[in-house]
Amino acid sequence: MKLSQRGEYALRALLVLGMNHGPAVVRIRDIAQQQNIPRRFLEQILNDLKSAGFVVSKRGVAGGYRLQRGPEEISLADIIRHLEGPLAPVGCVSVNYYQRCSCPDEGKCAIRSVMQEVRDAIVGVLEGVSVAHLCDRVRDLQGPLENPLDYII
Amino acid sequence: MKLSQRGEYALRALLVLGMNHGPAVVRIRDIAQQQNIPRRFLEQILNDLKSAGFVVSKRGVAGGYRLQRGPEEISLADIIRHLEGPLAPVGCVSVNYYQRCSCPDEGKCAIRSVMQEVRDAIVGVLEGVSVAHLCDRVRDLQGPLENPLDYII
DNA sequence: TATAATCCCGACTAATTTAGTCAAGTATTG
DNA sequence: CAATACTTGACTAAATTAGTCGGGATTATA
Repeated sequence: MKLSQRGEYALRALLVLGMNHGPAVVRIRDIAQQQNIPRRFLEQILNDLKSAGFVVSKRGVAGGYRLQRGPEEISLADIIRHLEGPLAPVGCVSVNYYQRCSCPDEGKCAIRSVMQEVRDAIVGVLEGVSVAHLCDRVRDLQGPLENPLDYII
Repeated sequence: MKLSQRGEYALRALLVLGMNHGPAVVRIRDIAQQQNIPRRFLEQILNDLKSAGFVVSKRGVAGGYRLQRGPEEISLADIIRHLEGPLAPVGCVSVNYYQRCSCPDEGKCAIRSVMQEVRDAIVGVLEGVSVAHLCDRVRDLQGPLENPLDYII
């Protein structure tokens, strides 16, 4: 699993939406400015996150985005799978995007058995962290002294 | 960490060399046939593994390749790092290929802290497995009944 | 109802990476 | 010397990545 720039931007954007979760929406422009993401690129990314059902949008003057589900219901594994495809390092150990490889017998492939372990290790971490957890970490890392309004991601 | 075709071929080739470790060399052609790897491509890959010091070659009629060090001294982490670059999903948590990312404060970046855990999980597996371990797995997976000469990878 | 703000959509591009191929050369053994 | 193998470097086609861009659709509000 390698996170592309696009993927990193998406996570950062979802984290902003998580931190501002509520009935109100957040503008693309604000997310882009705060996170230093190219605005046009972010539009594209949020559009994708929208059609995947992670966020909903509101158009027009007071428009913007918010999370569709609660932040505790969205795992990083889900997000990254949608953005980058398989979490597994090789297709033949991917559960969600399985693809046969060229070795003669998968059941007896030693490399595969190692990659299986790598996959499980990755998924173990990523399934266990939701956007809400991320938000908790932001608060923890910042410490209790700072102004919660200008949090840093 | 995503394993490219090239990377997978390299692992398979090294595993063959591990299984045949000894003073004798193995021909590219034999590795390519046994593992179903395009011969010309494998030439390129082995050349790379040679300049990286994983294997040594012998030219001429009875030429071929063998491992430079013992199979127990070569970890999958080393191999993959050389072939694919960082094991970490993002540059800012890579120990060997660190690269600063665009977030304002790495020390307080929640996403980074998760990716750190992912990296540690990946490295934990891959540092712990050597080519010799891979060979053991091949033998284990095959069971004791089969002919050790036509092992499958 | 006009208008400005905002999201929406699809096409486009440039740079990089990936997966190979190929030709001609060099060393070694029999 | 001839056949066999590795060596080197250039080349290519396709896919991916990281954006950019123009213009259209929607909506709050004055």
